[in-house]
Amino acid sequence: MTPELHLHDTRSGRKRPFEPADPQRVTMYVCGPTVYARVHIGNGRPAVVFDVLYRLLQVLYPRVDYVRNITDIDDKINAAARANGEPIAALTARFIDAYREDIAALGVLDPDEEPLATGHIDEIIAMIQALIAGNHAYVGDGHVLFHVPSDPDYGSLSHRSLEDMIDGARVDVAPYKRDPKDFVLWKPSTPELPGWDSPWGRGRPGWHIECSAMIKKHLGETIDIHGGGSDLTFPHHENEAAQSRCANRVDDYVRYWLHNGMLTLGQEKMSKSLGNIVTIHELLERHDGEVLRYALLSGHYRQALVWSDDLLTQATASLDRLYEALRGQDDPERTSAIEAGLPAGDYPEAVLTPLLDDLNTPRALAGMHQLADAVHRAADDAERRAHQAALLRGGWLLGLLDRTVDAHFQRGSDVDPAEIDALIEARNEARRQRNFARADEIRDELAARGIELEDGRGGTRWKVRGS
RNA sequence: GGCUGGGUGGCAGAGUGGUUAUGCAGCGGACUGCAACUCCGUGUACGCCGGUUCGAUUCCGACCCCAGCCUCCA
Repeated sequence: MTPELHLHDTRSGRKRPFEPADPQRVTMYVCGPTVYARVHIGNGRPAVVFDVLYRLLQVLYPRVDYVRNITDIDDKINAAARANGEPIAALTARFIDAYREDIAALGVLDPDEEPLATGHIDEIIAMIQALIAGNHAYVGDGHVLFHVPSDPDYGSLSHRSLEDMIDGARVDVAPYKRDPKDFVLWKPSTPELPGWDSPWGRGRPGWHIECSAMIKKHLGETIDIHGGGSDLTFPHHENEAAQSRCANRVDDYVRYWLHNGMLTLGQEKMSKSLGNIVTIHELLERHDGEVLRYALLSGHYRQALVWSDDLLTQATASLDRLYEALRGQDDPERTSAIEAGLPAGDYPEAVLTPLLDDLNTPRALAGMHQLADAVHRAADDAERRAHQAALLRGGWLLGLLDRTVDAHFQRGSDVDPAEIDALIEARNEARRQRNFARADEIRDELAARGIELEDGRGGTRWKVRGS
């Protein structure tokens, strides 16, 4: 008897049983990146965390529609393109490719849709028109602004009252705003910057309205799950919710709001504006993407996670332990199961049950280690293979263990397996002759190259030392 | 100041009103020519002060400290 899925919802501030509006089709949206630079590992967290949720939902429901957007129109993009002397479209195309590459290395499945903001200008304009028609927005000095006091539920997501926000309005208020809290839906563009013709002149959309429009087009007026970093709760998601509620005239825009905690480097949040970032791209030069993924999943998604070299060292060792348990499982059956994507069969409770409890990945990983122990303690081969199969299915849920054991322990190194095998054979010959000095010499040579040997029952195995 | 969420053993990090998290590291042992891998065993943990309770790390209150948001940000 599998327990039901519970998810923590930011708006209610509670963990609630998950009940999709339509059990035949679960809808989920996650805020993707703004593409003006290589993304950092903090940007990777929501991609990985909500990828686990996507996998879990696919197991639980017949259909899941998952949309993760890309923001490709933004002041920072314009600034970066100008700094490079590069056309804006070329810059965004380059970093969209880079993002996909980085995220794929973390074992993240492709979403069903990955819409671009610039591809939805008509939808954005239509939504703004609806807001103006409903007296929720107004035109001022070439801008279109959302009038915050027109939405009685404004603040319900981030738990702020309008009074709370007055103190926050310490920035100079633009003269065309009726209320300090009002925010931009559309703003004018200069001739050299990207812009589209609109009823309010040539301009470009504000950030928040992009997500509202893309969600409406691809998923509908009410969606089941909306994910993103906790730093987006206010103002981005609050504003987005206000727009969609008012434009679509629906009460429940998002049934479950999920927010992941921040990655910190030392004591501070990792962020581009603070400059304390580590890009996924540079991490991949020293670590497998799977190790990065393990590290990201080692903490609960709602908690802050301190990113450090030590975290990666521990993730490497822990992941090695799981792969050790898969020795002898590199068979064609498994390869085809991986290629098919969704492996058949039941999922181990030790992994599934913790995930059903608001994606408790640390506990799920503990379950993986329980399964690995069971493999080693198995009484016979059949039992061992059964536990290994369970481990692989649990691994699929977490997006781990998707490579062969040999590939994992080679760690992307370019060593020539045939050469290593020859050296191992030479060493074993020396061992047979009880010439241990020579045997150790060979082992030391290999160790100097980062290759470690294991003398098992069935012969000698080798692996590249993890970083 | 307001609104969130935290403070757990050497490190990372779950969880629980009285019973083993898990991984890494350490220590003792088995295996091994020696290692590695694996196995067995091993550690006085739960910010501080009160309260409720037969019993609190777990519930309640105060306090101290930390992170995030209140401005672009995953």
